[in-house]
Amino acid sequence: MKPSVVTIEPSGHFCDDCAVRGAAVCSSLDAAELREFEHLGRRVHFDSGETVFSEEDITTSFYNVLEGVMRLYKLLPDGRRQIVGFALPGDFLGMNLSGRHNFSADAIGAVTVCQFAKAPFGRFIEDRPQLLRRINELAIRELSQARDHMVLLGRRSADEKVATFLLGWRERLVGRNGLSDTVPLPMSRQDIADYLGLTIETVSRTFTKLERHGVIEIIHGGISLLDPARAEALAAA
Amino acid sequence: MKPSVVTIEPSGHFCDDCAVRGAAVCSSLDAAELREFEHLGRRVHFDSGETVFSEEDITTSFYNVLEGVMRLYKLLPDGRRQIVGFALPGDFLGMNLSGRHNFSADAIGAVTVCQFAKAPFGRFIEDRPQLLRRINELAIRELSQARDHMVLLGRRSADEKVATFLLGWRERLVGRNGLSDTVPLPMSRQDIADYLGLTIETVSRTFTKLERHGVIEIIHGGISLLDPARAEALAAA
DNA sequence: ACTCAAATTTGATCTGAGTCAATTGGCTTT
DNA sequence: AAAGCCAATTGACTCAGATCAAATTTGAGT
Repeated sequence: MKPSVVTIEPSGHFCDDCAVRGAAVCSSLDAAELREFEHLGRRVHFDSGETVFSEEDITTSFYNVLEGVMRLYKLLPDGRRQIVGFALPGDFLGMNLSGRHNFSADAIGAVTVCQFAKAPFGRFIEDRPQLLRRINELAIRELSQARDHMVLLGRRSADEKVATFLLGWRERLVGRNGLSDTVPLPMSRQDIADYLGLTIETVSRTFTKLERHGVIEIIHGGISLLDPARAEALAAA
Repeated sequence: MKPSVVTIEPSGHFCDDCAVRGAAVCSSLDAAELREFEHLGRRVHFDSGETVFSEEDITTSFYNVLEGVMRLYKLLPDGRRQIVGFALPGDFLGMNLSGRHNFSADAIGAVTVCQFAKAPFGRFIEDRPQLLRRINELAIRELSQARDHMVLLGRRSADEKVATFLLGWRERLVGRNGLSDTVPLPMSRQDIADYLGLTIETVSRTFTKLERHGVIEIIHGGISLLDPARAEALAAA
C-alpha cells in the first residue's frame, strides 16, 4: 500500500523474450501481428504490496501478467475482504462492461505486467477476431473457475477448502517446473483465509492439523505435499 | 426429474415474435442475419423439474432461454449442491472450453429455450465478430456477477445473504414489469439455500425474522418488500 | 371435500469456525 | 546480538448457523 512508484520501460521489441508469449492472449497472434502488437504494450513493474488497479477505478488499461503473483479482491464497506482469485503470468486482466474494474489487484511480491492502453488495444482487437476469440476463451475459463470456487465457498468445510486450495495451487504452478510436491505459497495466511472464506486462525490451525496428520510439511515460504493421495481424498470428500 | 419429454417445433420464422429478440445474443444481428439465424435454432419446451443438461454431458447445443426460470448448479460427490446462478429469459447457456458443460441446468416451472446445435452455431459465429463480441459481453457480465456472488458466499452473514438475494432477484426481474415491491420467488426454499450457501432452515428462519421486523411480507409464491430501505441497509452492512 | 406426500416452518440442541487474547518465530535495523 | 516488528501459531471461550426432530401448511390427485 506504499505510493505506487512504477517503472515504465520504453516500448520496443520485447515480445521476443517475453516469458508468456505462448500462453497469454498473444498466443493468438502471428509474427507480423505480434510486431505491431508490442508497440501497444509497455512493461510496468510493481513492488510487493503495490496496488495495480482498484475496484472503482475507471478502466484505462488492460494488463497481461508477465512475472509474479497478484491478489484480486473485493472489499465490503466495513472492510471485510474476499479474494476472488490469484493472477499468475499469462493471465489477462481488465475486461469489463461497466468501464470500471470490478475488483482490485495488488502485487504479491514483485510483479511485472504488460500494460495496454484501453483505446488502442480496443482498436487493435477490432479487426482481429482470433484475438477476440482468445479473450473469450480466457473469460470462459475464468467463469468455470469462478463457479468451482463458489462451490468451495458455499458448500465445503475448512479442511476441504484448505486441501482443495493447496492441490489447486500446485496444479496452477505446473507451468513453472512441472508438478512438484514442494508448493511455494507467496501469499500470506490472511490472503489464503480471504480466498477461502475463513479466518487466518482457522487456516493456521488447519495447516497445523494437516502437518500433524502427515499430509503436508510446513516449510519456509510454502508447504511440501507429503501425502498427495490423502490430500486428494480430503479435497474430494 | 421426470423423463425428459420435450416438444420440438419445426424450425421456421419464429424470431419475429420472440420475446427476447432484443435482449439476447440475437440483439447483435441485423434483420437479414436474424432470418438466417432462426433456421439454426429450435424452440424446445421443458416441464417443471426437467433437466436441460447435466454437468458432465458432452456439449452438443447452446441454449437461449426464452421463457421461465432455470437453476444452474454443481453437485459434490456426496450430494451437496451449490446453485451457481438462476437463468432467466435472454440468458445464453452452454459456452465452455472443455467440450463439456461444467454445471447442470434444471427447469424451475415450465421453460422454453431456443436450442442451437453446436457445430452450425459455431460456423455461423465464425464470420460474425459482432456476435462473438456480444457473447463475450455476456460472459464478462456473468464473470462480474460470479465475483459478487463469491463475496456473498465467503464473507456475508445469513441475514445479509438473504437480504442481498431478495434485492438482487427483484432487480433482475425489472425487465418483466418494472421495479415492483412484489417479488415472485419461483424457486424453492432449498434452491435459495443452495444458492446462498445456507440450509433450508436458516433461510426459512431468516424470512420469518425479516417478516417479524416488517421488512418483508411472505406471500403466496414470493414476498412483498415492505421496507426496501431497511433491506438495502441489511444487504450493505 | 378428503388423502397423502412434499414443502415449509418452528423448536431444541450441537458444533465448526469465529473471536479474543497471548505467545512464538522470523526478519530487519541498529 | 539485542530490540522491535509483523506474521503466524496456539489456547480458551463463544456463537451463528447446522443438525435433528416435530409440527404445520400447501398442493395434487381422487
